[in-house]
Amino acid sequence: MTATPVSRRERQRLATLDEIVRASRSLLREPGGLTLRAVAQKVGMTAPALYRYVDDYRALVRLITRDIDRETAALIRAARDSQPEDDPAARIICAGIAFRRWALANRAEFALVFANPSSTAEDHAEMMADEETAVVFHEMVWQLWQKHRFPLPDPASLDPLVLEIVEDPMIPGKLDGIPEEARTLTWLLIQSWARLYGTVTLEVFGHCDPRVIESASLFRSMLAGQAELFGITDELPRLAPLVEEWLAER
Amino acid sequence: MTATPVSRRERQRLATLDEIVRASRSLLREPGGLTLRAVAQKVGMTAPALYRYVDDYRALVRLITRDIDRETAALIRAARDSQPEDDPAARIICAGIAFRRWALANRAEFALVFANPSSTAEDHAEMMADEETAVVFHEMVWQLWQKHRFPLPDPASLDPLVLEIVEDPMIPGKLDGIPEEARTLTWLLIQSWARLYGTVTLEVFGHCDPRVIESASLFRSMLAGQAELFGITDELPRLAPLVEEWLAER
DNA sequence: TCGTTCGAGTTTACAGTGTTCACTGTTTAC
DNA sequence: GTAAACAGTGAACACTGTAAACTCGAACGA
Repeated sequence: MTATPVSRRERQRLATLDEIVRASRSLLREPGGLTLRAVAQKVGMTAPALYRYVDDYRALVRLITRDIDRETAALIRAARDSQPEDDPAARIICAGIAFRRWALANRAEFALVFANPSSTAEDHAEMMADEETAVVFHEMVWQLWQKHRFPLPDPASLDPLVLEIVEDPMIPGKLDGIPEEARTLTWLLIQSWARLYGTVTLEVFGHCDPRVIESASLFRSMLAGQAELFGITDELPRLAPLVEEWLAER
Repeated sequence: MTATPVSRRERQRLATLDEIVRASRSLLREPGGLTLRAVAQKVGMTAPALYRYVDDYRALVRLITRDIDRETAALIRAARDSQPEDDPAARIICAGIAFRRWALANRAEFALVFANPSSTAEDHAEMMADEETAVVFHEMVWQLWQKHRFPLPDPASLDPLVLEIVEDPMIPGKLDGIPEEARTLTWLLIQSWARLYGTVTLEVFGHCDPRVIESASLFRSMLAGQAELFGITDELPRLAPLVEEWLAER
């Protein structure tokens, strides 16, 4: 785990590559959009030089997509960590609200990472694998169960196709240690993520009454639905003030 | 309601405009994407001539977006009408499944209409107003209630902000005739649409285990959730075979 | 230390994009 | 029958991503 032996040149290379990513992201926000020439100018070189760092325009987009995902995941972790470690319900709520707030404030970046039609064409597996943002929520659901031990779905009651997924979940990282008897938690986890993702996407793309978004009522009711999903509705009164505080644009 | 007095020229004009839309939509499917020159060639003229019919590239996109929405709405209505008129639950289920199937089969078009970041910038109200696809579902929920008369949320129990929306819903067309005591149906309606939209969007953009999509388990469980939302879970056993039949790619 | 190699970067160029302008004919209308 | 409105063309402009040839400086092995 020592410092990797990077040559002087390689360090330089990584630095400018980082600069390219940051320039691209700032351009993504501005009108006029992301163009190679604009990126090059912002970095201080000419467009073809970018091809020393990036195979393609699409490769550049992939690069900044990953960067956005990582940064978003970090943002969500920060929100999570603002709450005590032994209160996973509070942690997941703050993380969810932070995610929503970020998405509404950065619609273009959200669309790039979470609603990108072109990325569907490529290999799906890899995309899911390093979707850090989703993984953070996965971990939190797991921690939520460790604390509250809410009843899990009976495997016998589940669709066999769901069982198959639950037996061999494609979730990276820390969830390998799920004990056998808690495997059906994965199913709740998938549903939970679907509701969060679905609600936020609806709000971001505005396919509903604008007042629903502005007042956050739909999102609030979705949060309540999550509590129901996890069978911890009795926690809701305790957490309500926290929800309001965080929804109030903190 | 007589035939509108269209001049010979105007009829021609509308015909070629329709041809332009159809050419554009066929190009949307092909790789290479939608370009003015390609459209022009397919229609048999040169690119600048398109500006006689369309203000802008973006205007063309808006045009075909509306066209897709209308066609999708028609498709959904057809699915709905395959079921008897006095069985709104069956009708809404078939419509929902048809919507999902269309979305998964036409990801690019779905993204254009239902997950278009650029359309958020423009005036929201108009977009929602002529979103025919959503309106069809709205109507069906209304008909579902007319038949089953499931209990509605108590206005007193609702968030005041939600009440405000429910009092003055921005839903066009046939829903103006909702009686005063059924106004809170609007809130269920919004939630219902959110779940359908959210689930389909998640599946289309593939931000979950691919097997979840392929097996349709998430969508199936979402349908069950809708029944729960409307308090008609007792109808589920009766409708299950219909769901399976329609999910089996008919 | 000297040559060689390699790599970052520029120049030029090409095909293709949306869009504008000046210009044809043809159709409609008075 | 003449004038205006209209559909459509051709050339041009300012862009886009991308490829090839080239230059210059830093790193490396002898």
